[in-house]
Amino acid sequence: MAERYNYNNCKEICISNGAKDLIKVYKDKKHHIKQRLKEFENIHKSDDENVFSELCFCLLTPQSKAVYCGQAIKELKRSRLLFNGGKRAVRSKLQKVRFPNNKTGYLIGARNIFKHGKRIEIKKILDINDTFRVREWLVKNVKGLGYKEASHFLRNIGLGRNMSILDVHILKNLKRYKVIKEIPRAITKKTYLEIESKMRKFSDSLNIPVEELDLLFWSNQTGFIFK
DNA sequence: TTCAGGAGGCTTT
DNA sequence: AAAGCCCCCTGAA
Repeated sequence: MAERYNYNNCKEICISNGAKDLIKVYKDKKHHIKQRLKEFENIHKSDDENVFSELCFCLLTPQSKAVYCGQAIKELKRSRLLFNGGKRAVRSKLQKVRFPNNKTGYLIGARNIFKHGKRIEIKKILDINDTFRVREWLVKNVKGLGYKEASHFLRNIGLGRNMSILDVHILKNLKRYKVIKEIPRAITKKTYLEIESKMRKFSDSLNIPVEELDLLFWSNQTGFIFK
């Protein structure tokens, strides 16, 4: 009860009154949330370089400020270093991103997978009819991409239906609403899929799509919706 | 000036 | 499974 107010006063309301008011807050933000998701919806239909850039964004975000990651990707695209820059040049644009050395390696590793000749080709691996299998493929083949970030990527290009992006904010909310008892210290594949399944059931019971519940939790914690 | 915190994941033990 | 490592910038105290 002694929780601080955030930008929207949502935290307080949600804690004191449980899931009922989560639905109320949802109604307030529903339009905004749907609008935001709509912006992601068709990204997977844009060109390969754009889709690849989204993947790279998600390789940068762990433990970092998403805004700075966005700036870094924007600059790497503009300069085209993202598509053909060397290690040192790429690294020079990650000044504000956490763990820049590791992440430079992830970016170049991902590029090596998807660059054929002079072209980036990533869209052909996106099986729209089985996005969960695509996620498995990404986790297995793209170094630096775990379940959380693979889900984040698919959501950001409009293929994240029914997927959870289990970051600390979401996990805190899931605990708050007693969907999970505790926040696990390390999330294995097994626990990730279990928690994802529980979140799906919870969202079903509220009649709120998982992707929308994700953004709702996210905005409750941070006060805004980025990506 | 210190110090927590930011949409984790990989490697080693 | 658990601990160790990556390693940057910002804003509050």
